[in-house]
Amino acid sequence: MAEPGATSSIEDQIRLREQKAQQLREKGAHPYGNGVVVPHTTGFVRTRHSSDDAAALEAEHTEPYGIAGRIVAVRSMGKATFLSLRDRDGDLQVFVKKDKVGEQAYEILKLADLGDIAFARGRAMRTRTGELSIEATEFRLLTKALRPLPEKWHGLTDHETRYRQRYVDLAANLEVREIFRKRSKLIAGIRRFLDERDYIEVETPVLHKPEEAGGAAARPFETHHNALDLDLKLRIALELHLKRLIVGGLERVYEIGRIFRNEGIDRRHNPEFTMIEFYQAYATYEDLMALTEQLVERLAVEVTGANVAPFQGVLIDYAAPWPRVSMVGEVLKAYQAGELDGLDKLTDDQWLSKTDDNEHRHKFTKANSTGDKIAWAFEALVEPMLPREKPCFVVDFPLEVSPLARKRDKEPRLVDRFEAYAGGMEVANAFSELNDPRDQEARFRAQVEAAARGDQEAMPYDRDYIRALEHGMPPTAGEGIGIDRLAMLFTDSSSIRDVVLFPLLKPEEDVK
RNA sequence: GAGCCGCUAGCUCAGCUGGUAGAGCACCGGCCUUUUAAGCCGAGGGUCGUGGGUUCGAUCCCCACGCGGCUCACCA
Repeated sequence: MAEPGATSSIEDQIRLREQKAQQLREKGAHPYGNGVVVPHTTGFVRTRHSSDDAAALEAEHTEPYGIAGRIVAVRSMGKATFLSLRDRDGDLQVFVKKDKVGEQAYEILKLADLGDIAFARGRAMRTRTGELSIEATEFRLLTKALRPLPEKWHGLTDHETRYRQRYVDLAANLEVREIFRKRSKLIAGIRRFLDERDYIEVETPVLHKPEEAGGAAARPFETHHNALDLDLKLRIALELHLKRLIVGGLERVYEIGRIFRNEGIDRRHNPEFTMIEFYQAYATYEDLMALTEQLVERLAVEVTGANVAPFQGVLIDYAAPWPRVSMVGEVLKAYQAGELDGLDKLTDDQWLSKTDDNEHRHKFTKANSTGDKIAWAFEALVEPMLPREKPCFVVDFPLEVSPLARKRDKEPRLVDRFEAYAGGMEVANAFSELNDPRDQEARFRAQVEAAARGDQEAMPYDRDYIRALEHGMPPTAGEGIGIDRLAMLFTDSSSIRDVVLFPLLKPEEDVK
């Protein structure tokens, strides 16, 4: 191999590694073997011997440990070689001496490259510099990698490559694994929390018939079922099916599920993302505020280790209770109106008088009701002022922007709803559910009218959902929490792409 | 969808007022039995994102396109 004049373009490097794989075969070492038994992890060895010094390990002459992983560093001194093996727990150094592993194994080691998967067995020892290592009596190459690993010092930093080739990102950058381990803990923590409270986890359809694709203000993805010749949409929310289950008497249900919204992509938005929605019969939105505070504070502790965690330069204190901000109240204050009637009387010029921002002023044209205008004013004037160092609840939402929420008895222009904000993002949305079928019909009709006016995010009229409500849904409160957003908060990630393993990107021109 | 920025070796990056490209790591050959960004010696490796234009000459200037990042808009 390696005839003089060999080049090292990527094609040449791959060819060379293929040749090495062939040489391994000739030496009886299958470059893609199978069935190896790996009794230990690097973490196991590290934990067990973290406090043993060189002399202690020498005296103990530990049992032989067998570990496997990717070769992420090689330092060869001729007849002895140090390598670092990386498994799911981290890295551990292996010290391979020719006279300890034997001629044959050492020949195989010489055919190993950075990136290959290898197995080593041997006792634990410490080197002269004190690094815990496996002194190999056995070395096997398990999988030949044909492509080189990124550079060891800087790792892989190019965002595009990191997202497109997440396998390389994960293999090269240890901190990336930590993010996804935290995400996993987060989801497990939510399950545990709700399971403790007698909820059951359910799964509802992802493929929605056109009239079912509601539950949120968003444009859906469209698809088609061939055998039924049926147009379908991917769900934009879990809400309406979960509430059907409340009608059926399950009383406490949740679903952690992927939902799809056919909208723009940016730091906070991926077209597919994960929400948890949960619904609890005989609860109110007040109950859910208390539940949310408890849940999120506990998750912060479980995932980050404390109920105070940094996010983008701000320390966020998740400890309950969280401050509450009244949407209507803040807007009343901003316009010095004493009560809702005062806002009804405002002219468009008066509404617009508080902001010079052209974007916000433009958005105002889409507001068709006082409720829309209140939500608009809140977003324009109050949202930027929400507390940064604590999550908060926004309460007192107008009816018009809440088509599935129950009217407030004392003020039917408002609904019993809250949104939780943290780190400048909306992370939860919850309300006491509308269970009056006739009121829900009227709300759906308003949505259909909005759609007729050109609102592409309006919900369809879901007749079966009305039929379900006609059977009687107990008084219920429900909530949705964006898992990706929580994952961003708890991993201090500025982009949703950093907490989604395979974020959607435009296709590559050529895969090379 | 808009604005700004980026795209040079497998990776991380240099590249001057325009003169056809460099480093470190990786790779290849040689030496090396306690290294750890191992070391020492030597050798290769590039359609400079793509396509046009200007120019005697373009990685560099201009235009278009592609992909990505950031900001904004829509939203969770």
